[in-house]
Order: sequence, then C-alpha cells, then structure tokens
Amino acid sequence: MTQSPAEARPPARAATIYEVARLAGVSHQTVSRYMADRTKLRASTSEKVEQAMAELNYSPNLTARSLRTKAAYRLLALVPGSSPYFPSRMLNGAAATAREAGYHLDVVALEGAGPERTERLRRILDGGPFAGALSFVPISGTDLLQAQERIPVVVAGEYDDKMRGQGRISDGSAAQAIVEHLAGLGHRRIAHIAGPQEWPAARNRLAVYRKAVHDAGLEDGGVAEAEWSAASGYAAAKALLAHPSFTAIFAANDHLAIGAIRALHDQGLQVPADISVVGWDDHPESAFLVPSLTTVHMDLEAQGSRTMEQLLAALNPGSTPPPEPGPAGMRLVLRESSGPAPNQGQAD
Amino acid sequence: MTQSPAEARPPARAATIYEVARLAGVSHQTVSRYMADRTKLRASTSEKVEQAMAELNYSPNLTARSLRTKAAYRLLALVPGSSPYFPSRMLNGAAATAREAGYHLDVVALEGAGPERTERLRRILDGGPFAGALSFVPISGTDLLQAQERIPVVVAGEYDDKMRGQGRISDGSAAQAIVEHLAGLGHRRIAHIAGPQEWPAARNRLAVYRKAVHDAGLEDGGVAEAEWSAASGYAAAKALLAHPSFTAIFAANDHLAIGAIRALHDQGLQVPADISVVGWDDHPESAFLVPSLTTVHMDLEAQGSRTMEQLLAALNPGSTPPPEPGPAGMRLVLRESSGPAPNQGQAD
DNA sequence: CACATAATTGTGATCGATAACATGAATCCT
DNA sequence: AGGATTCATGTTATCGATCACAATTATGTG
Repeated sequence: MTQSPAEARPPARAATIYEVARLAGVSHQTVSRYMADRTKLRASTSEKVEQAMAELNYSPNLTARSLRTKAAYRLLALVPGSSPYFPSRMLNGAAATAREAGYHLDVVALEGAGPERTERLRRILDGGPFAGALSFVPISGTDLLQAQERIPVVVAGEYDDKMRGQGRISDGSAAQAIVEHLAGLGHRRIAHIAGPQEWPAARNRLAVYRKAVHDAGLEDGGVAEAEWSAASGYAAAKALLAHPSFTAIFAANDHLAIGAIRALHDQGLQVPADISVVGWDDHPESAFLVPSLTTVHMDLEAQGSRTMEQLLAALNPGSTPPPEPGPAGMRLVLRESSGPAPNQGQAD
Repeated sequence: MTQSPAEARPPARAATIYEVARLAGVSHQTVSRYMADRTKLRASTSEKVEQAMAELNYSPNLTARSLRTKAAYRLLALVPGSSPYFPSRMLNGAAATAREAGYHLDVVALEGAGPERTERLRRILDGGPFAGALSFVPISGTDLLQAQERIPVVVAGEYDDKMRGQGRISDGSAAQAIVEHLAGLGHRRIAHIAGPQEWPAARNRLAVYRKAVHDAGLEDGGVAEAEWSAASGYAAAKALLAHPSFTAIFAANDHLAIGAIRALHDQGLQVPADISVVGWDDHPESAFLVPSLTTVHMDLEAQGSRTMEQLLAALNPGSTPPPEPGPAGMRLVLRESSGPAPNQGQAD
C-alpha cells in the first residue's frame, strides 16, 4: 500500500490463450491443445507454452470453454430443506470428489411435496446447465424420470433398493447384526422406530429388521414410523410404550434413539437395565452421551464420495465403471445403551 | 411413450435469442433488450417477443451471457473440511437467500492451515469466476485481504469482532445472560470451555464471559480451549477437573457441553446437583438429552440468510444497504442441566 | 409541413475458448 | 527417391449472449 499504484501492477483481468500464444510464439490453438493433451505437442513447443502460461499466471476461462463445448462443469447437490436431517458429512465427501474431478458442486435445497416439488425441481434444473445431479433427498419415480430425461441423476441410498432387489442386503446388513446382538443378550421382543419410509435407507432397515427378527425366531415388538429427529423419536417411543411388551428398541438413527431414551427416562425406565436402545449412524456425540449409544458406525464421507463417483461414472460412460456402491466401513459399535434383557439376568 | 418419436418433439437443445427473434419477426438484439428492460420496447414488440419466448420455452444461456458481460452468477460458500462442525443450518439459510437473488452457490471445503491453506484458497478462487464469497470458516487477515482483492468476501461471524470494536456486544450478549443466570442460582465460580480462538464467535463468547464474571463479582473458575467437538469438550472438562473449584461450566457450544457432562459423569459427579453445565446453539437434540441442556437458542438459518444478504449488498453497492447483522432470535433456554449451586441449597 | 430530437430497432463486432478444416514438416514404405 | 501417411501446427468459424454504433421510425415544435 505504500507503493505507487502504477508500480503495483493490478492483477486486472486474467490472461487469455491469445496472450499466452503470443508470448510463446505459437498459435492460440496450440495453447488450447496443450491443455487438452500436452503429449500431442512437440516437447520444445510444449515447454514454451508451459513457460508462457507460468509467466502470465494463466488459468483458462471455464465460461468460454463451457460455451463452446456445451459441457457443463457444475453438478447439482440436492439437500433437504429445513429438515433436521442434513447430510453434511456425505456432502463433504461428495464435494471433495467432485472437485477432484474438476466439477463445481451447487448445493440447492429441495423442499415441498407433490406437484409443488415437481415444479421446484424443474425450476432448479432450468436454473443453469448442470452436468448431473446428486440427490440426498428421496425423489419420487415420476420426478426422477423427468429429471433424468435431462441429465444423469443419482439418488444417494437408492442403491439400497436395487441391491435388495438383487437379493443382496447392502446397507441394511448391520440391522441384522443389531438384531443378533440383542438376541444374544437375551432379548425376545424388539421394537423398531423406523425412519420416513420414502427414504430407501429407512425402508431397508425396516425390512432387514423384520427379516432378522423372523430368522432369529424372535417376535416383533412393534414398529413406529417417525421423522429423522429426536422429537419424533420421542413421540414414537411414547407410542410404542402404550404396549410395552418389548425389552429393546432399535432406532433407525441416533437422533431417534436419543428421543427414545428420553421418553423411556420420562416413563421411569432405565437404559439399558429395563430396556436396551440401539441407534444408527454413530454421530460423533453418541459416544459421549449418558448412556453412550450402541450404534452402527458409518463412514458417511466415504459414502458421499462413492455416490459421487457413481454420478461421475454416469457422466463419462467410457471411463471407469461405476464403483460398487456397497456400505463399506459399516460396523456395529457396542456401548452402554444395550445390555442384557432384564427378566433373565445376565444372558451374555 | 406410445406416441411416435417424431410427434414427441425432443426437448433437444434450448432455443436461442436468434430463434426467438426469427419467430417474433424482430432482431436478436431486440430480444436481448426485452430481457434487459422490456419497458424500453414498444408494447406491441414486447408482446411478440413474449409470445415467441413462451412458444419456444426459451431460457437464456447464462454461460454465454456471463462470457460477454463478465458478470458471474456464482457465489462461493467456504465450509470447514473434515471438521465435526458443519454449518448446515446457516448454509441452508444462505443458499435460499442466494437463490432468491438469482445466484448459484458453490460449496467448497477449505481445509489445511498456513501457506497450504493460502494456496488452496487461491486455487479455489482461480477455479471459476465467482461474484463473491461467503466463508463459514475463519480466514486469517492476509488470506482475507488477498481474497478480497479479487471479489467481495464476507466471513460469517466476523461482525462479532467489529461490533465488539464498536463497544456493542452482539453475539456474545447471551453469554452475559448465562453468567447472570448461573450467578442467580448461587454459583460463584464458573469455568468456561472455549471454542477455537480463531473463530470470532469463540473469541467473543470468551471475552463476554470474562467481562460478565467480573461485572457480577464472581471468580474465574478456569478456561480451557477446545475444538468444537464433544470429544474435545470431554478432554477440556477433564483438564478443568484437575482444579475443581467451580460449580458450573459454560461451554461454547452444545457438543462441548455433551462432552463435559460425560466427563463429569465419569468422575462420579451429578449434573446439575454437583455441577451445572450450560451449552450454546440449542441443537434439536439438546432438549431430549438426559439431563436436557440449558443452552442458548440460535436461529442459524436466519443468521446464514442475513450473512448472505450482507454479501449481496456488497455486490450491489447501489441497492439496499447491508442489513444490521445482529444476533436476532437468540435467547437463553433453561433446562435441566443447570440448577442451584450445591453448597448453599436452593438459591433461586 | 419541414426539421430537430427522441424513441425504437437493426447490424456487425466481441467475449475466450474449442471445432473443423487446411497446411507444412517429418516419417514410412516399396 | 517419390508418394502415401502420420504428426505437428496454423487459420477461420462458432458457441449464445451483450456492446457499440448505425439506421430507422415516431414525436414535438414553430
């Protein structure tokens, strides 16, 4: 700031390929080719271009490139609106992967329901040229088909449904581990607080719960559907407690489990002495709750990243095949909120 | 799908102003003018253009417009990388406001520290033409100045510092309410678990805590700096308990409070019978914990939205002045985790 | 009614990159 | 060695919008 404005050359506008070309003594097209595939140039030419670029601190104008190639460099990430649930960790993973692949990620909330939601989705897609979309919210069949007419769309978690269709269990497999864990502790009747059934993950956990309960020869202690929030878990647990024949609750996520534990506490019931509670997701806080939460650890960043890779694969059909979208890094974490069933002492 | 493909005209590529112009029987520039300011056209012309646009379902190519005008329609949102803290609610508020103003919001993680971080920030800004940036992570002075040479940058929470500089308290004012609340319950020595001091909000809460303790004639029960996570709150509380002269802990956010409560529990201390704990942010789960958390409720969506309005105001200096960035909607929420100081019975 | 002035519309250039085609130099083959 | 191929590079057109300026039409005035 003490220098004269003339000396301190303003960064001004960025250099163009024409300026780079002139400095390097080549044509602008050669500069363009350098960016596309520098090995197609003679080594000496390539070096001249490289030097000129460095000297001018050149970086390509993506707007111009995009106009000419019609390729879009933006991906759309759809997130829930004012919902208590926000896929921040998955989003982080997805954003990092998108960035590495040279894409920008626009985050847009998709709210509403029914035709209003359909219209909103259409407006969002009109809003700008997107190369593809990754949704962290469920999208109904017709809306999805309509969107996919324009660009590739991947819905996070949808693979759950597909894989179950293939007879494989994917995401829900840990639900089986939970039921077996509780059965091993002597529990005979387990209740389930399910997530909103438009979410594949919620459907899947419920389905696997039912199957696992049946396979283990246990009885269904009741199912209550809820939103993803603690408040909703509280209400669902209260409802289940109207017929308290169960000794354990399997909640579809940690928030629901927190609400359920509070409901039990308000009812004068101890966790896990009277009733065991198991959650899902292993939020960073869950290990520090009193009681700490038995839950299923998820590598949500990896899951977001993997989902993004699926989308990227759909964008470049030629390149690498889409990665196996399985639930890697998922594992049951045993903590204080689950213990032996009350009526029969120590069962483990 | 039952119609012939010829009948079902494919959406194909979007119409251009030239096609609209031909259909309307005017020049392409007239179409362009229609979009800029339709009142400058004769009513009859305007109507013809409007009809043609409707018929072709025209929507302008923002890429081409941006190339010509050099105006950018994208805003940058910087979020923490793999941090346990993610400003999802503020982000939602900011994204909605940006969208209403016709901007797209790119979410990018800013990680690392020191020169590496500086370089990363530069690369991000190179990555595309951004009209402005909104950071949810602290940006150090030089990095911020460097970035602001290119585009307007607003850092969420920075106004805390500014307002304190003006002798006003802003965000931290509730910290004073917390201290007074605890003093009213008979607490004489309060400890503070502070957030990372590069965050203005953390600095501010600490400063107001110190001032309020002094003003109320209380003693400082110790300060431990921590990250924003429960694990860090746990460690900080353990450190504070090495010299347990306090009867209350004021944690800079709810996650820290959860960790602190767990640490107290592990030490055999009851909350609030032995020690009161107060958090900050009022996460949706905090009301359902056992004990439920006394905390400061924040309207984070509104805060994000307001911060975005500041940025938008900086982009259009002519238009409305930047909104007062005060901490509206903040209020102390009394719950179970705070109670009378132990040594003197009921003090309230 | 003629002419100056304002209001409206049209023409061609341009933003910065890539596509398409053309050209010159180097390599290969019989 | 001469012609066919390949390789490396250059020239011009183009993406879809706005800008700058020219041209036309409408309006006002004495």
